[in-house]
Amino acid sequence: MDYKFWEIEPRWQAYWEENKTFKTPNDFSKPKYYILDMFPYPSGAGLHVGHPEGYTATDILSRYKRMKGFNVLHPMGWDAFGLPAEQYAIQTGTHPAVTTFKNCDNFKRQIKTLGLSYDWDREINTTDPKYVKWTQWIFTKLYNTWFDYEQGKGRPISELPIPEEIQAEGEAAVKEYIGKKRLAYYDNAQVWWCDNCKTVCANEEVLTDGAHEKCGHHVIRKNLKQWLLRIPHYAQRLLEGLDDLDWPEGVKDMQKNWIGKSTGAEVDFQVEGLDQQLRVYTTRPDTLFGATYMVVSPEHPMLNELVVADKQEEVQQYSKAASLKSDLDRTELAKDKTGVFTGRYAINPVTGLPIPIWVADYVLMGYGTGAIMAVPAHDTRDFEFAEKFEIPITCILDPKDADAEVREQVLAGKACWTEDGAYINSSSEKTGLDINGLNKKDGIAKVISWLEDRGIGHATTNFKLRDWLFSRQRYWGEPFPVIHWEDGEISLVEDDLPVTLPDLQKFEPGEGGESPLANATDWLNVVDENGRKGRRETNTMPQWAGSCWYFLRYIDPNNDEQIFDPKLENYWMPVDLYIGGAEHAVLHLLYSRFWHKVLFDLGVVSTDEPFKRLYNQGMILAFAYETQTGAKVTSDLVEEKDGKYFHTQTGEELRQIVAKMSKSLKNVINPDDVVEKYGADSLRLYEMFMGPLDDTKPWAENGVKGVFGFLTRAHRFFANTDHITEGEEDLEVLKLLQQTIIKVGDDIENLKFNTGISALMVFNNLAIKKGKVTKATAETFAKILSPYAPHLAEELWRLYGHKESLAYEPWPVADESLLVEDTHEYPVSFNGKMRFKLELALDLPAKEVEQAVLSHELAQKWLDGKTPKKIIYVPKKIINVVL
RNA sequence: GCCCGGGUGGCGGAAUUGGUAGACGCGCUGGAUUCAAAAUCCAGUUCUGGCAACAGAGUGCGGGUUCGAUUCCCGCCCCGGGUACCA
Repeated sequence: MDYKFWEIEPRWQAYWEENKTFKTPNDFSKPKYYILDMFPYPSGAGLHVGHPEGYTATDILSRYKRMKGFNVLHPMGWDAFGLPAEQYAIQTGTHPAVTTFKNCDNFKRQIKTLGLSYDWDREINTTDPKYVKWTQWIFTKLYNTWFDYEQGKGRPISELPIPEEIQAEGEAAVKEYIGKKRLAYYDNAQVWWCDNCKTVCANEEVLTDGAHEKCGHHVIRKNLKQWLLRIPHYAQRLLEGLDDLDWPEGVKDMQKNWIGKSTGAEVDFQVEGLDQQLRVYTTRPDTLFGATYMVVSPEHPMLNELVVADKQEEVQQYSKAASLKSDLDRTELAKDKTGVFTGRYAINPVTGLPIPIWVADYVLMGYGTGAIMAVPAHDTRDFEFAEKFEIPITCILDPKDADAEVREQVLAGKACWTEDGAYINSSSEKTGLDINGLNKKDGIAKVISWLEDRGIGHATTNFKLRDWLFSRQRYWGEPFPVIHWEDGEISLVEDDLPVTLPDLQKFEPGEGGESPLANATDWLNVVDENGRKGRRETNTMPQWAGSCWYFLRYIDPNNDEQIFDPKLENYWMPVDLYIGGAEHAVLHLLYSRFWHKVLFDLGVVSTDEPFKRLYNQGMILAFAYETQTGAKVTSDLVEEKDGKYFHTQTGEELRQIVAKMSKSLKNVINPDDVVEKYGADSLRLYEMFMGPLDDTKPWAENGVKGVFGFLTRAHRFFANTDHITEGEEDLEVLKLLQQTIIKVGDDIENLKFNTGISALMVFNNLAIKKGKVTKATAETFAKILSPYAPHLAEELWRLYGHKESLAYEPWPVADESLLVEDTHEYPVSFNGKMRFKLELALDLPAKEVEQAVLSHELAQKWLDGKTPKKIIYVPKKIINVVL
C-alpha cells in the first residue's frame, strides 16, 4: 500500500474547503485563542521556504487549540501595497493592482497546497478600498488626537485646552497651537532621494554605505513637505508596555534601545558678553566640574549670535560644509572629529570660570538641546575632541579601584574614564558646591538639587525615538484623506472615505520629488462650495500603515459601518500568539503598538497592547559550495560522493558552506517543488523538524527524505488494517502512548515542534516493532499526529470509519496512572562517573539502597577495598558513591 | 565600541534547567532481499586503544563552585543579529 500523498492531500484540502471546516464562528461561549501570522507581501517570486516555517508553526498550534476546545481565530491576508509592483508598473505599464491581484492569487494557491487551516472568509487585502477606508479613518483619528502628558494618554483634539495668551493672539495662533499638538502633522522634512530612479526611498532601502539598494546609486538628502507622526509622545508608554509582554527578551531590548530613554539634567550656562543662556542636556551633571568647553551643533539656532565677529567666516564655512554632509557621512567620519571655536565663552555655573564654546558636528541638533557641556576626562567623544584641539582635560573622578597604571593616566588627563569612582577637584568656594568624595549616584543627585535650588537647571528625560516620517512620494499606497486649500488651510476628508487612487497610465514620479499622483489632474484638483480651490495630498502612506492594524480587521473583515464591531473586538483581542520574522522586531511592532495605544486611548480598542505573546521564527538558509580559494560554485555544478562535494566539470573538491538562499548561488528552494516531490505533510514536518523554531538553520533535502520516510512508514503501518487489532493493548505500547500524548501536547504549547515530532517517530518505531496495535491506539495516534500532518491524519481517521473531519476531535487525555512506577533504574556513579545501573524499589529506605549498591557485584571493582566517604542518593534520579 | 543570541558526533539537532551527554533524523559501515540497481528491512555508528569484555578521553579555550557541571560563577576566543558620535 503506497503512501499516495498526491491523492490524499488535494482530496482533504478540497474537503476542508467545501465543508468550511475552519470557518471561525463568533461563538462567545468558548474560550478564544487568536493566533496570528505576520501577513506576507505577495511578491512576484512567490512563496519561499521561509514563509511556511512560521505558517506551519501557527497552523499546528491552531489545530491543537481547536482540539483543546478553543475557538481559534487564525486568519491570513495580504500586505499588498509596496514598491515592487510600482517599479514593475513603471517598467511595463502594467497597473500595480493587476500585478498585485495576480501575486496574491499565486500566494493563496501556494498556501492552500500546504493544508493550512485558515478561515479564508476573513481574508483581507490592504489595497482593497474597503480596507483602505479604515486605514484612512485611523489617520484622521491620529490627526485629531493630542497627547496629554498630565494624564499620560491621547485625547481628542477637541478637548485640548488653549492657553489664554494664545487665544488672545487670534484664530491663526490657535490653529497653529493646535497643529503643534496633533499626533499627525505636515511639515518640512528631509528624505532620501535617488536621482537615478527619480524617487524617494524609505530609510530601510538605503544601505549602510548610503547606496540605494535597488540601483546602487548614492542617495541624497532632499527637503520636502511631509507628513510626520508624533510617536515620541508615546515613548514612555511604549517603553513601559514592554514589561508585561511575553516577547523574546532580544526584541524587547531592541525596542528599548530604539526608544532610547535617558535621564539627566538640563543646565543653563551664562554666555559671556550676551544676555543669554546656553542650555545643554547631560546625563552626567555630576561631572560639571570637569566641563572644560562647550559644543553647539552646526544647526543650533543661537549659533549666529554666539560667533564673535572675526570667527564669522570660519564658522559659516564649517556649518555649510556640515549641512551638506548627510547624517551618514557624519557618522562615517566619526573617527575624525572636526569643529571650530566660536570665539565666545560661557561661565561654568559650578566653578564660575569661563570655558570656550565650539561648534562641531559631533553634536546633533535633533537630540537633547543641540548643545553640550564637554567633559573630556570622562566622555570618550569629548576626550578625542579635546586631544585633537588641545583643550584642557581635567580629571574630576578618581578611578580608585582601577589598576594603578590606568588610574595614573586618568588622573593626569591622559586617558578617559567613564566608570564610577570618587570625585576630586569638585568643590568651589566661589559657588559653594562640593561633591568631593561622593560616588556617581550621590554626585548626580546632589548637583541636580543644587542646580534646581538656583534655578539654573533641572532633572529631565530624553528619548532617542524621533517623529515618524509617514509619507512616500509614491502611487501604490493609501492616499491621505487630506486637501490642501489655496489659502493654506489643511482639511480632512472624513465623511466620504475611502479616498481611492485615481487610475493612471504612467507611474513615473515627478521631477521635483512629487508623487505620480501629481499627474492625475482630474483627481488632484478640488473646489469647495465657496469656489475655493484645493489640491489633494499627493503623497501616499508608507507600507507600514496597512500592517499597523490589520490584525484588528480580521475580527470583522466585512463591516462597512464600523472598523469592527466592538463586541467582537472585545472578545477576540488581544492576539494570543504572533509569529513572524525578527526583521520586524522594531519598526512594524513599534508602529503597531503606537497606533494601538492611540486607539486604546480613544476607546476604539479594548487592550493597551495588541500582541500578548510574540515569537520569531529563524531564517532558513541553504547549503552553498565554494572552492578552496573561496570562489562560489552554483549548486547545479556540485555533486556529492561519500559525503564530500566535487565540481562536476573540474572535479575539484569543494567546501560546503551555509549561506542565504540566492538566485546567484542557485540554491533557492521552492516549496512547490517540495510539495510535488514529497507532499505538503512532509514539507510541514521537515520545516518543524529542522531544529528549534527560532534558530537559523540550513535546508537539507536529505532531511525532507527523512521525515517523508517517517510518514511513509506510519502510513504503511497505520493504514493497513491487518495491523489494527481488537482487545487489550500491549502494556509497553500503552505506556509509551501516554508519554507521547503528554510530550506532543507540551511541545506544541511550548513551540518545541522538533522534539514533538521526534516523540511521534519514537512511538511509530515501537508500533512497527510490535507489529500490531489496537484501534483505540491507532485513533489516538492519528489525533496527535494531526496538527503536524493533517492530511495523513484525516486519511487514517476516515479509514478507521469516521465520517467527520478530526479537526474538532478532543485532544487525547493521557492516563497518567499507567505511568506510575514503583521501581526506578538508577545510574550508579562512583565519584561522579556512571559505572552500572541498578533497578531499585522507589520505597526502599536510604539505608537499604546503600546496602544494595555496595553489595552489587560490580561495586567491588570500583570500591577497590576502600570505604565510601559518602553516598548521595537522590530518589528517582541518581546514586553517587564518593570515595 | 556597545547591547542581545549562540558554540555539543561526519551533519541537523536532543538532554525533564545541577543528576546516565549524544534522543530523533540524515549520512556512513555491514547484512538480508534482488540477475543487478533503486526502494525496503535488520544490525552497528562520539573519539582513542582492543577481536572482545572493557578502559581512557570528551559539550569552543582556561580557571572555579559542587558528591556530581553541556547546565552555575570568573576570565578569554570564535560565529550570528541589532545598533552606532543620542551627550
